[in-house]
Amino acid sequence: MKDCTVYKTMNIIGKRWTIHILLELHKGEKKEKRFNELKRKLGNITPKILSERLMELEVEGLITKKVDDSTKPPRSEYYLTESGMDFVKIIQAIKRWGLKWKFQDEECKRAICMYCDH
Amino acid sequence: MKDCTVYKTMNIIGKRWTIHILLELHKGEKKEKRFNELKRKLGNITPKILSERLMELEVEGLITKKVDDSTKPPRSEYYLTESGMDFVKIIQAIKRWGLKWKFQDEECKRAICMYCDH
DNA sequence: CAGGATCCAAAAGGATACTG
DNA sequence: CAGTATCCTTTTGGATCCTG
Repeated sequence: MKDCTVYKTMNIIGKRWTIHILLELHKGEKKEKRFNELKRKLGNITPKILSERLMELEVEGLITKKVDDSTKPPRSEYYLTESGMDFVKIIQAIKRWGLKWKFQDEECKRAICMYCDH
Repeated sequence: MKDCTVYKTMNIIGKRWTIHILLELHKGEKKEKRFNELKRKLGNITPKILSERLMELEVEGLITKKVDDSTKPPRSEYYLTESGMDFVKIIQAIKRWGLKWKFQDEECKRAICMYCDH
């Protein structure tokens, strides 16, 4: 079972906060987001967990971290890679499934959902 | 965040073993599977967890439990509902994503994967 | 600002034994 | 066969404080 692709893939993206981080990176016009910006947007995520998840996602290639050393203190920016953007499509499919079968009349059904951002 | 459709949907299907149970119910010709049959196929899942997951999935409407009282002891059979089968498509999308971006040359890529069953 | 380091509480899941 | 009931270990993640 440990060899199963589905299993291994879930290990990458199945942890708490992970898909919300991806979603947050997908939102809005400006695609690069900074650490504290994500922290703020994600409500009550602790820096420890956010840091852990960002590292995992970077190691797995779904996001990239870019550090701008020209400022002090240096600023980090995170953004989705191609595979990360591709995975967002699956999150959107999950959302569609949820709307279809389970949570029919939610805010989320609106064109621009404040949570998921179509 | 608790109101987010993605969040709520992940609460339904994001727990350990859940998608493997769905996958197992999707495999093979015979679509109805019994408790101990699932237990055996899923390797080392404990009856407690299997029982929990099956109950959750039934409550959420992804599977149906049918009890045949004519035999003794009565036998239970589990099978996917329409929404459950619809969700399997997402699992397959997850698998495709994994194969495309992460785990390129696995057993899983074969036409019939012993784990995921295309 | 962008985290790292500790410490701790809670939850999740595993092992095992038992039962109608 | 189809689970329940206990007990216990391990894993998570949250709270908080600290720093270059």
